[in-house]
Amino acid sequence: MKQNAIIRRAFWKSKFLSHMPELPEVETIRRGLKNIVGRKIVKIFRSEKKLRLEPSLDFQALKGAKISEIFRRARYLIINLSNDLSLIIHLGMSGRITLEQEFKQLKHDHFACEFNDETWLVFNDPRRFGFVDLVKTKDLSRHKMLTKLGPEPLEKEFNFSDFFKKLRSKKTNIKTAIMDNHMVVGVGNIYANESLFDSGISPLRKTDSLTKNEIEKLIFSIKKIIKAAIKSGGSSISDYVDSHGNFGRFQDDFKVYGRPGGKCLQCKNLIQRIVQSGRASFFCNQCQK
DNA sequence: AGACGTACCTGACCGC
DNA sequence: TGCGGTCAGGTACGTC
Repeated sequence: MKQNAIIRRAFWKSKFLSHMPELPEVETIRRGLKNIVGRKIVKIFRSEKKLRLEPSLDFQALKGAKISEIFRRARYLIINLSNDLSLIIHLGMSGRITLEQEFKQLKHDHFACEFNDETWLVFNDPRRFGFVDLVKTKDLSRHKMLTKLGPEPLEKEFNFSDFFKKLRSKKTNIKTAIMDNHMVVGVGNIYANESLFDSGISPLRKTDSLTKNEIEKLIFSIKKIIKAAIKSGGSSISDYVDSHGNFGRFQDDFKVYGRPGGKCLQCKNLIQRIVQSGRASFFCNQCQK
């Protein structure tokens, strides 16, 4: 139906557009895609535009394969198939995955596959920082994007003793450090800023200057913020598919991100904006020391 | 070897 | 109204 495409367009023009696909977003999509397990792929679409990675294997190998499992590692969505192949999808900066009743190609649709129940999975990415790769499942762990990843923020591998060791061996600032995938995965610019505010730590602090107490607080804040974001982003994709139009709403909870010159919600001091490693940092220099 | 800067890309927004 | 410039950021990679 044409209406589906119109809804899809309206969805992206909403303020949800400013919500980057960080870990909570990808987790939300994974949950929203759970019910495609068992469906069989019958048709494949690929645009001629280059994405960040060229697929390792020909997408035609997807034909006839059944979806057997979907999981997430960092910001990578991994779909295992019945024929020992795996799809790896990364949304980059602007990627979207939707389920459609019909595939009517929109601008920036770069990959799509039809299932045996005539529904479509569509990957749309205006800026093409994302990618869709197809590899043998046994080669997954050797995939160059997956080999050097640090711990998942919500798993027990992201803990005080390991994080403490990594921070002590670094010479950079804490903001840049927590955005580094080797330290912990899935903490992008938004959550890095919000986590530092929540833990009262200035983004300017050198990693080896943090006290044990501050490191404990920071770990707690990162877990807390990401959990909260997953909770409030949980409606975006599945509700969209049902055409209910509920969008992720974690952006309403930003305390410092994107609020330069605004008043700190705790002390009324003005929020600062600086640039670190080429990325904007937002913080309150009263509340964050 | 680690730290930093830059390229990739399009759309939104701003000032003239 | 349009047009050019700037900004947004995840990740790999080049450079020092």
